[in-house]
Formats: sequence, C-alpha cells, structure tokens
Amino acid sequence: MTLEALLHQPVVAMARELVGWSLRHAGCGGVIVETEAYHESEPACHAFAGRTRRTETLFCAPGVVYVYRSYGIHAMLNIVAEPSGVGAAVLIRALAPLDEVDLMRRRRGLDTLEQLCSGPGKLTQALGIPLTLDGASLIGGPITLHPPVAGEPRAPLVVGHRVGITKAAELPWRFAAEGSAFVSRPRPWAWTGAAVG
DNA sequence: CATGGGATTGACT
DNA sequence: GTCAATCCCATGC
Repeated sequence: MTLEALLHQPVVAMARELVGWSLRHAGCGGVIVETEAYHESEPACHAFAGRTRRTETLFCAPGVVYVYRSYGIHAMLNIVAEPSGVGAAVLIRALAPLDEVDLMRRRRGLDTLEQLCSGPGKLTQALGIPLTLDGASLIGGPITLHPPVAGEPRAPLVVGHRVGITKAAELPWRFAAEGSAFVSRPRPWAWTGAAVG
C-alpha cells in the first residue's frame, strides 16, 4: 500500500495497516509494532470534546502528526487520520528499533533493545521527537513513514483493548505484531486478527 | 482564576 | 503490587 492510500483509510483500518510500516525522525527509527486508534465519536479521543486549542491538530488533513504532552512528562506521537474536519488519529505505541540504535539508546539511558521503544513515551524520547512537531506533516516533514518491503511476509496482528484510558476502554482498537518482543505492556491480547496486508 | 485529570514511566515496598 | 513526577489544558466558578 502507498502512503497516499494509507492516509485514505478510516482510522481503525489505518491503525491496523500501520503495523509493519517504518517510522523515522532525524536518522533514528524503527518498524511500527503497536498502534491504537482514536476517533471523535468515542470519549477516549481528545477530539471528543470538539475543536479546542489542544485538539485542533486532530481535525487536520490525514498525514499530519499530533504530538501532545502526557502526564506533564512524555510526548505522545499520533498520525492524524480521516478527512479534514473529522477528529481522529493513530497513536504509535511501540517500534522495533532499526536506525541509529546507539543514539537512541543514549537518549534513553542505555536501555535494552527490547525496551528502547516499547511505549509511546519511550519512542518519542528515543527518536528525539519534540512537542513542537505538533501539526507537522509526514509529507516532506522531519518525521517520515515508509511502507513495508513489498513481497516480504508481514507478522499476523493481535488485537486488544486500548490501555491507560478510563473511557471507551472496551473498544478493541489496539493492534500489535504477534509475538513481537518490542511491544509495550500490559499485553492482554484478546484475540488474533487476520494477517496484515 | 482555581482545580482536576490524564492515550506514561520508572522507582520503590 | 503502589506511587510520584510534572504541566498543559478543559472545565467550572
């Protein structure tokens, strides 16, 4: 699938497809192994409250990145989905580290490879993604997305409930590469989904 | 203007 | 298992 086609998917389909794509920023990067979908129609999504200064980015065109501060400490990286005017995004929750691993390990305090990008706050720290990139585009932006290598098999998906939220927690909108050692915790996978692609 | 609450992480009992 | 760090923002008075 091309980037253009990816960005035309509804947010849940986009979250599933993104597992296996690679993400890079300033030379660092890795393969996406875990995502979650958020949509304005459900209260766990920041866009549920409508357009505010905080959520404005979520209503931008698909392919814009939404970066916000969580718990006063961590930066969360999302890829905006759905047409302009619809608030939706895919949270990138974990990467299998690939590029500039040594630099990422220094940023993370020499963490193990498995734990280097195994969480949404960890991967933004490892890749050096700042809050100021909120609203930037993946098209020609400092953060870039790259499709899986054509012809190579893709890991089957496992599906679970989104974690760390109190509202709409029942939706099965968390996706990960089955068996990957690089996904975040907890790992209460509800079931195995169809293979990606 | 005061307040409460996080799409988390790491350290500690 | 528990809990603090730390700050922006949405909400309500």
